[in-house]
Amino acid sequence: MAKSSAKTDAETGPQADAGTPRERYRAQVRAEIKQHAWQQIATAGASALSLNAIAKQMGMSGPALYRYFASRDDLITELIREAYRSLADTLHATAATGADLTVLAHTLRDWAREDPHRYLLIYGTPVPGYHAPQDVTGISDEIMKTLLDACAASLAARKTPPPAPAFLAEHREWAAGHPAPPAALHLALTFWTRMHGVLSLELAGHFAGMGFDSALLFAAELDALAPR
Amino acid sequence: MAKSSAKTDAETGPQADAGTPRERYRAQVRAEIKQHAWQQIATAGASALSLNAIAKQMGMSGPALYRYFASRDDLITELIREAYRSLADTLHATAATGADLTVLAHTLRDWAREDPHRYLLIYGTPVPGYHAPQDVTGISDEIMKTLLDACAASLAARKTPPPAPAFLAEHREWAAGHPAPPAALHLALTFWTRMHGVLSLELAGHFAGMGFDSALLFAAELDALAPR
DNA sequence: ACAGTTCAGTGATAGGTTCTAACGAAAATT
DNA sequence: AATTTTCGTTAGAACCTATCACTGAACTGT
Repeated sequence: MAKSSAKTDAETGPQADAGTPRERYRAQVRAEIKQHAWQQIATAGASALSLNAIAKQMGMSGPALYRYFASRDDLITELIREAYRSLADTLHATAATGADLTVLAHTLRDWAREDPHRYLLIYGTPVPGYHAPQDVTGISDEIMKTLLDACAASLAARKTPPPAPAFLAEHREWAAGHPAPPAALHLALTFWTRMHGVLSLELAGHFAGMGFDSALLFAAELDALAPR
Repeated sequence: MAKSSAKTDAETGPQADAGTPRERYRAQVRAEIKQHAWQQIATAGASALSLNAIAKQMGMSGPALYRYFASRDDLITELIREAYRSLADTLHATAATGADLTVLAHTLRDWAREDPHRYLLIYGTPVPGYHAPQDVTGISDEIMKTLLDACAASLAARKTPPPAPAFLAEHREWAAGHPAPPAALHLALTFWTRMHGVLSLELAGHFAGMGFDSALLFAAELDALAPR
């Protein structure tokens, strides 16, 4: 697939396309670092991610990693980008099969439960001083777009569509170029917030000890949102 | 040697105010530490809380704080306890005036927006290895109880109560001693998850740049939940 | 083929964090 | 007044991120 960003800027040469051995090695080490980072995040959370520990696991000394990532924040940004990319691709692949909102929701839930820290990395408590770069918000827009498509399709298939919301007729800088009616915007927003509401509390462990099946609550919320 | 400590431990009752001068001094320093901690959390988030920085702000050196809090986690636990306590009291005070679910929801939203990091501290991404002590989960149960009361009252006042959910009839270890019908349990859960869904995404800044008023989305969700 | 350049990885170092340990001084108790 | 308790200090261990100067290997141009 997208082999690399070799052709992007600096390297002006035909051999940059094929990838020099150096570039391939570099990409491999970067991937290995990210792999260890994910493993560390999955066990101890994003806040406990340590460049030093990763370097030690890989058998090299700490400062070596700075050849591959400018800073710890830079690595985390890359992981966030990967997480967004994975979610966008997963949802897009599911939506491409003509799936309705229900299976899209379960795809989201499965993706989140597959690696809770990955979900919380992008939708959980943000790092205070952190600002996502442009391309990351671009992927986020991608996700909203596939969600909007699914919502528009879901509304079109209903005999009794819900009443149009009042507050979304104006002001819709998001989805600016999207031909979705206000009702679809509202459905997408409520879908997002309600699914996230259940998911985030579930993944954060706030349902622990309450003795009910969060999958059933998720399903109930979904049913209220997209009745069949 | 244990004579005075026995009194200190046991006497956390009504006259905790009037202790020995030592105890009052100790309590005051503890409060001052927590105050600085809150200020620091409000500006930089909980993950950036630094005992050293607090000590420097108070004009004393780092290790001195360990006379008042056993560890950084211990301080954070105390802040979590305070946050839960504040939310429980705020909600309880509002509920005591006979307020309905709508104003209770706005009380919650106002409390959260008053100090976003405080809300995210208790409902945001949890620290991986952290386990809340017993009394903290007790306060959390208090919150659920007032919410349940309000939900039961809201249901009783409706002409057409929503259908009872299927999955909450059994399994309800939470609210074990609470005389609420399954419909109230379901309403409380959906209230919680939906309000948290909107609030957490809003506080985390995920609505930034979307150009709609999150207050209206909150109100719309609330209206769908507790129609008038 | 040799010289020059680029680059991965190293150790040393600076400054930050939490937290422990030992010590001096002040305050409360006996 | 003497003793004990407690507070705050400095010193230091074990981490962390991040920069710097340097070695040694690999690639590049002539």
